Parts: sequence; structure tokens; C-alpha cells
Amino acid sequence: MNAPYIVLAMNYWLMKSEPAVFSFRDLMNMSTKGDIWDGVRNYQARNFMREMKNGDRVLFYHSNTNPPGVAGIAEVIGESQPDPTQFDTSSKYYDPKSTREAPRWIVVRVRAVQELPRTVSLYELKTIPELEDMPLVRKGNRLSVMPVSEKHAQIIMNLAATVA
DNA sequence: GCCAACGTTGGC
DNA sequence: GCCAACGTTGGC
Repeated sequence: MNAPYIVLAMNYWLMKSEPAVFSFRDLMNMSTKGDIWDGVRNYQARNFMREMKNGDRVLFYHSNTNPPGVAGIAEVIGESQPDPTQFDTSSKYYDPKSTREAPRWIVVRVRAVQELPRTVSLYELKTIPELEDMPLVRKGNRLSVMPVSEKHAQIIMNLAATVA
């Protein structure tokens, strides 16, 4: 007799945030309901967010800070839904070309899982040969949401567990 | 603050 | 569809 079971495909992603605007600590300080990831206005990033499934892990990356790097692990707890800021005329993310019937932009909901023992800097990531094919470490990559292979994610999390 | 890289816009 | 102009990202 076959027992029903579920195959859990755990996917990893990386999402960038400027800590001066919203840091990993800020996410940790939210309730267990986490927060919606709003304001993404890049089609490629949006398309990746559409693919996110509940339970997926997110490497929370601090950009535009010194040093930039991966600060924590988050979890997707709410899949694609319209980004409310696109309809808000008072928001900097307001998009006059978007309609409620055909929203352009979406959010996912995430919550903090754990702060890494230490932030793994971009500088350090660039020194790891196994990560050289990771888009993040390539020059000129501005994409704020991108998939990360499980292998790369594990390397980064293992690095965080070691002394720099 | 600088600026390279990249995405978007809009005239043609 | 091309591409110049412009705006943004984000490392440094």
C-alpha cells in the first residue's frame, strides 16, 4: 500500500536590501507573520519572485553598505500577490501604468529564520572559487532578486559558521 | 561622491 | 526595431 507523501523541493534565493532602509534585524523584529517584500520594480526580479514557493529559503543580502554581504536566512511564507504600493499614489513605488485588474508588480511574504553567525561579505564570496559562477559575484550585476543553487547556498551558510 | 553597468523610455 | 538619452543600482 502506498503511503501518501510530499516531496519538498527546497529552493534558495537571494534578495538584496539596503540595511539603512530595511535590514535583516528589522525583519527579525517583525512578528511571526514577517513582512511583504514590496517595491520590486524590475521585471526579471519580479519573475523570480513569482516562482517563489512557501518554504523556500532566502539569503538576505545587505547592499549599499560597508561591507555588503549575506546577513541572514529568511523563509518564504506567502506566495505572489499584488504589491499594494503600486496603487498608492503617496508611495515612491506608485506605478500609474498598473491597474488592479492587471497588476504589474507583486510581493512575497518572508520571515526571518536565523541571523547568520557572521555576515559573509561580498569580498569574501569573491575569493571562493566554487562561487565564481554565482551571478552575485559577477561584475555589474544589479539584479535584486535571484535564484541560488543549493550548493552555493550551503557553501555560504558553511562559511558563516566558520571564523573569517 | 564617483562611475560602470545595466534597464527603461521614447523618437524615429 | 534601433538606439540615444536618461535613470537607477550598488560596489568601491
